[in-house]
Amino acid sequence: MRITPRDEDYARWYTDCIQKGELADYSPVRGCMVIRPHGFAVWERIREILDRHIKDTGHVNAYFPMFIPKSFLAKEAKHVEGFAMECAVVTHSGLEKTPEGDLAVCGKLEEELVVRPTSETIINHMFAKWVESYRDLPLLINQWANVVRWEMRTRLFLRTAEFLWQEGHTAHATPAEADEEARKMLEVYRRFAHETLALSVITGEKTEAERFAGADHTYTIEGMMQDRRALQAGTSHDLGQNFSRAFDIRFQNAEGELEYAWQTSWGVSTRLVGAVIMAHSDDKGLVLPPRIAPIHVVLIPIYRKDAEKERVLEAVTTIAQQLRDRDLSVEVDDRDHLKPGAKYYEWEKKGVPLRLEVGPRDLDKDQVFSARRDTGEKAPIPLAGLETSVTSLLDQIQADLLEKNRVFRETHTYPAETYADLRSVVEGEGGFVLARWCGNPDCETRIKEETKATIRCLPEDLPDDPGPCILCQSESVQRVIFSRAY
RNA sequence: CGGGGUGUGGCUCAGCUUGGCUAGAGCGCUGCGUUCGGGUCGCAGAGGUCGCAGGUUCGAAUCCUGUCACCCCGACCA
Repeated sequence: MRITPRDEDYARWYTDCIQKGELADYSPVRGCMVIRPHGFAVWERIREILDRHIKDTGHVNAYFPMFIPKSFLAKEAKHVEGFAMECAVVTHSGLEKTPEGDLAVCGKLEEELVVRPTSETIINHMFAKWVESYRDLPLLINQWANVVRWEMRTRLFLRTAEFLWQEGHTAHATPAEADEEARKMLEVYRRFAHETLALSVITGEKTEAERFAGADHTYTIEGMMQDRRALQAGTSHDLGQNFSRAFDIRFQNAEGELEYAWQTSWGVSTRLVGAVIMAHSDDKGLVLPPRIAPIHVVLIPIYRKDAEKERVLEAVTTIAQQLRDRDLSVEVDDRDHLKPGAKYYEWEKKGVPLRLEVGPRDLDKDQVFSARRDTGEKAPIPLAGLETSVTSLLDQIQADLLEKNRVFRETHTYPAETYADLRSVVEGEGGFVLARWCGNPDCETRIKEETKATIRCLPEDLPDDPGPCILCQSESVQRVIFSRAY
């Protein structure tokens, strides 16, 4: 029943929100979760909206197999190094009954198959067949799929052994075009995070140590959660020619010469659902931004006598229809065995942005009574023009959530001039630390080992600010963001 | 893999030290009634081979041995 408050145990609060909000449940398989209908509806809204943005930028969807020949993984050295240890591998094709009545594997495969941890290898194998001429480029493909990474330690939505995502894979004729593509998709992610998820993420480039296995450059969007830790919410990679060389993706250019293609890949996953929960929800449960809420408005009829019931239910039905005509998702909670208060608690746990109470007293005054999920603010709304009022109220909630998240991130972002300053933030209440870094991976590693803070990114749009490295004091050009992260 | 812990109705747990009535509680669930502007109340009811296997005993949730699973901390990690 009770949701553990955030200041008591943040990790418990997070899983309580998910389970009591009926987004997901643990499965019989370690590290894998069941996404329940309410949680899947959130993912579906994310998918619908982002899919539109991906298509609007010229990409098309396709589907590739989830099984990858083991030999493919070995073709790109850094890539295999990055993923080898967390691959699930299919070695057999069948089961047979043993004399003891158990089941034993049989039908050993000639070449073992890896369950995709990401699809660069198999997609680029196909790209090699499809790309012959510069006229075949750019090749702009996206797929919505599941992937498997056998993580040691998992958390609902944030890190699960199997997760759902979208992965874009592109091939281009020039390095400039590929880098432009990688940055363009990062911008698509940034806008999506801001406008749809109400997450005020920052953008920037990853350091070499934090880069995708096999990329030349990795760009990221990073959000700040309510415990002031960072969450990587999406990445976009400039792969250079690393995969095209490994998979022999060559094209003939206008001058008739053979060239390796320049590539990108980019993805966001069901982790976004976790980001939304961690960023917006409160001690009463989920708070979902209206744009991804499966239910925008819940209507609670209130009545005492049968005569009132008839009148109220009739009004509620009319109101629901008016709102649905404006493309709003409306739930009418006319369950008879629950008191209104019990219903309030339930829909608050599920994160419905707006609750409308409709009782005889309201109808006498030609109004309904509204309650915002995010602020708890309650106010009457006149029945006349209700659809417009509700729509703008939902827009207001969406905007307020983004603003709240932005202010929270900015108030917990601190410049640091000394290593002691950095440590006191990171090891204290947490947050983003803007500090100079010389570019030496040794400094980065030592800070990580000593403070558990990593460089989240080299932020974009930050003016050069020369000075001494926070650790080794040698000359550095700009500041980077340090933080503990999920 | 190292350290710690837990397995008992759907959920959270008590009972185990010191073996002994028909294995309990709260929540949830079902039915009837009552109630309905922030978690109503009453009555009746369903639901458990006490993780699994073996042993000790007249008798095991309880003691012993083995085994399996899960959780937490650490190592690991886009």
